[in-house]
Amino acid sequence: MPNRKSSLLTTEHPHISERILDVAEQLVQTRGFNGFSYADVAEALSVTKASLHYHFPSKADLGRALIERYHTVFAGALADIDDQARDARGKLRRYIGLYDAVMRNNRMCLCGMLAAEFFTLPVAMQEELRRFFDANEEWLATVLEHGRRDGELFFRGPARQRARAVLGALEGAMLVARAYADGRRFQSAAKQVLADLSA
Amino acid sequence: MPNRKSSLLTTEHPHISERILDVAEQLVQTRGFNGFSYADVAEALSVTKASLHYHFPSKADLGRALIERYHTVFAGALADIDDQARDARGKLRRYIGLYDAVMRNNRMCLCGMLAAEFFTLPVAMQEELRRFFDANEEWLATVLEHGRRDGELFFRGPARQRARAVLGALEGAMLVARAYADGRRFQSAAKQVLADLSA
DNA sequence: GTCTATAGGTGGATAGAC
DNA sequence: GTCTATCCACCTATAGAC
Repeated sequence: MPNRKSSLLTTEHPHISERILDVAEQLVQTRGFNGFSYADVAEALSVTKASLHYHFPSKADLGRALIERYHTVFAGALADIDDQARDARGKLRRYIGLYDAVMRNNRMCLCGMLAAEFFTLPVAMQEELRRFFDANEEWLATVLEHGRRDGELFFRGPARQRARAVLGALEGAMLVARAYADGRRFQSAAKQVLADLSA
Repeated sequence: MPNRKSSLLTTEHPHISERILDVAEQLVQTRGFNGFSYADVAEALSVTKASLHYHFPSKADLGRALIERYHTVFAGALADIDDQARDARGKLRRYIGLYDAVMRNNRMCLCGMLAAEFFTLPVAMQEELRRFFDANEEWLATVLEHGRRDGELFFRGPARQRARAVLGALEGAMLVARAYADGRRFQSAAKQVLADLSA
């Protein structure tokens, strides 16, 4: 077992900064960046707000670190997928599984949530957010392109554009499913995304 | 000309309540329900916060009225589409046009935005939100079902599930496009949604 | 129906002791 | 690194004059 820390939803952490990020991440994913406060995090960890400011001086710092870590963990998960599956369909299924795991925890994708609040975010967070989406799209585009080349997947037009549509479809399915607290809504939509890539 | 008020982005209004809703709507669509305040609306209309509370006692009241009106206007737009287009593809194209018009104004769908903040919303708003999505899905499902029956559209499985996937794909495309302030990202994804409904 | 004034609370953030 | 104490800006909301 290489690193058991590669899950998108880690639970145990030794370092305090990581525990702060864990709580903040959960709060942003369920309530949004403008929907939580240092007081919320402090209470969950039984520390004072001042302590949090020691680790993350401003909320913008905290937010930026949040995206950065999320991006890193996500990139690790994508690398794991590349190791585990050779075929494009298998990779896509696992990719969808990442989103599904988030949904199962009654959360929204961190970056999807932040995309909604985009124009209220500090510039540093906006840039970090675009980096996340760019990396996602790039990975997806590569998988799609290879899948098409190998006769495994079927779609028209640039793989990059298709990748954007896939990413958007998954994010949107999560978004709407929130209003019904029903993971099956997401799963149903995700299946269709995959089916649409078949002949 | 039946009613020139049926646009999803009305600009001129005689009544004060409507003007409040116009400003609040724009603010929610760009900054989210937790990202704007009575002060923002008051400043935009050059009135005091107290005046706003006369028309909408609490922010929950304002939010509820916001969804209600949005739903009504949207339903009117769907009725107009049913009048203007007989074919399913034409209806879907116009439906997508509604979203595109929102995007062009650098906004997010009001209800998509609220879906992100769902768990922070007053219960009354949550219920109103579900009603909006339900109505959308129902209209879409009917269009899809008829389109398939007439050999115009091609897809597998229940029309209702397909409708949910379409709605999610459009909402998600808007969501991610925000981070790039690029309407073409949405348009590209929207075209693919339509193309996927062809054989 | 709009205003002034203000209440009562919470937001992010800092100073300085320990 | 964490605490207490505090600052000040902003929030939603209300009372009461006009």
